[in-house]
Amino acid sequence: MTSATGPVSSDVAGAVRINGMERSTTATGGGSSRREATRQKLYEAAVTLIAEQGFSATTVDEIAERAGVAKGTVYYNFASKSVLFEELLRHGVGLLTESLRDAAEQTDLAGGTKVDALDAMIRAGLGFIARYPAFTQLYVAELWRTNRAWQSTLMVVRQQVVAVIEDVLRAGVANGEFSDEIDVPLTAAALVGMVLVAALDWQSFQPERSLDDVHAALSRLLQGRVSGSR
Amino acid sequence: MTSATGPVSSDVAGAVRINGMERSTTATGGGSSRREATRQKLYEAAVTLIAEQGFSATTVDEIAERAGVAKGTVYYNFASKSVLFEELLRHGVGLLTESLRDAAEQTDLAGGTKVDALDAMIRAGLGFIARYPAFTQLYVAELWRTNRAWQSTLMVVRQQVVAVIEDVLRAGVANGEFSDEIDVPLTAAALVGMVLVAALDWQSFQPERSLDDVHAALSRLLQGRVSGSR
DNA sequence: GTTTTTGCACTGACCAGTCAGTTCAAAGCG
DNA sequence: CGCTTTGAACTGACTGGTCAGTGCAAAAAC
Repeated sequence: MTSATGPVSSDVAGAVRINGMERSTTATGGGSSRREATRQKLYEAAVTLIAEQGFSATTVDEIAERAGVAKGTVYYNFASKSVLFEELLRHGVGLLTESLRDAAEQTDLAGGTKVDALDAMIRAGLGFIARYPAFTQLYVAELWRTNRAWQSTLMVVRQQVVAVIEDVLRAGVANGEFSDEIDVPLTAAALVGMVLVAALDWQSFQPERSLDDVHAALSRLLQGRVSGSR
Repeated sequence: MTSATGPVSSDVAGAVRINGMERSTTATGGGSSRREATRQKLYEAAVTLIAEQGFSATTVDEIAERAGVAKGTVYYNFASKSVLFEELLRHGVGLLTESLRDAAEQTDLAGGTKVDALDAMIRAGLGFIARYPAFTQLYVAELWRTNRAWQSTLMVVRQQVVAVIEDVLRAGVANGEFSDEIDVPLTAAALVGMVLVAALDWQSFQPERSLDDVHAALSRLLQGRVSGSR
């Protein structure tokens, strides 16, 4: 149905400092210059609009209006509409991979197996998607486009996500936990797809279900506990 | 723009078989075959352009030019750009579900299990994607869009695909082949995602690999033969 | 003689990007 | 202090261009 396009909270985590220029200034050390706040507002406005309508169908005027700034401000802060989009992509994927890597690392520290790590990453992935549904939508929609200006950004951003999973798979093969016959890149892609599509479906069609519930279903599928009745 | 090599020279005049539409023409009945051929050319032109650039970024002039047809002809055959797109979606999804259903049915007739049926559907899905990569790309990109004119078409078209898989899963649960604890809709969505993303990755980044190869990798993943070394 | 296609000019809306001018907040100064 | 200066940040009307969709007479196909 409506799917309510989730809130997309801010949380910049890590100052991006593009076009530096803070001159002498001092202050702001802890984080928020006026400019950074504006950029953040623009990200938030853009992510929901582009997720709903797509990049081309979203106008800069709309983005500016939703962010509560003038159109000129968009161009003061970003070189162009596509640059805004590219930086948005990088920003979001940064958050995602960080979250995935954290999950894997925590599992390691707790002495878990690689299967546990994979499971934790699925959970982290679901958590991310639940928190940033609009970004996820946009990511899926644009990821396989060809012939686009931001082609290279797309590649980087795809590889970043897949690589995190591939690392865990490879480690699992190395320590004998996984069959050495598995196809690491393909399996990683399949896992990403599984989580992505299941989560988008969850958000769109059964948003009342809990993360635990969805996680359990995917876990069961992953571990082959589907066949074999109980 | 149109005056390059002279208008109306259909290079494929004799054999319209590219999107496998000619099978269903007879069944659908009605409509002259000339008109049908024009519509087919427009579908083919539109599907690649939209897959590459997205719906909004693709112009009607481009579609007409690639199809080797005058712009007026587009509007003689379709009420609008969006209608053309919607019918394209329905058309493509029809082919996909038909192929999936066939696969499941064949397995049944051959006395296979539901696991076999699922496996056959994965293979059929991969085959479809290999044959119509552009359509698949477009499908993924538009499927989770909200706030769009063709919202309802999207719903129908999504449900059609998922339903085929859900049917098999439910049958498997009924005959005890699958655990009755599986979450049918979610598992179906996850399977779709797994195949979709793995296949798009295959097409984009390792196109030299064979379908059998990719199929084997997904089969292994599905049947939990990932963990458990050697 | 009917259906379909063509070619092309036209319109009205829409939109990315620009730029001359305005506001803001902090630093300098008496 | 309060006043002035400075430059970054922001504004919004404007421009040059694009594009979906129309209208129609004539040609082509059937």
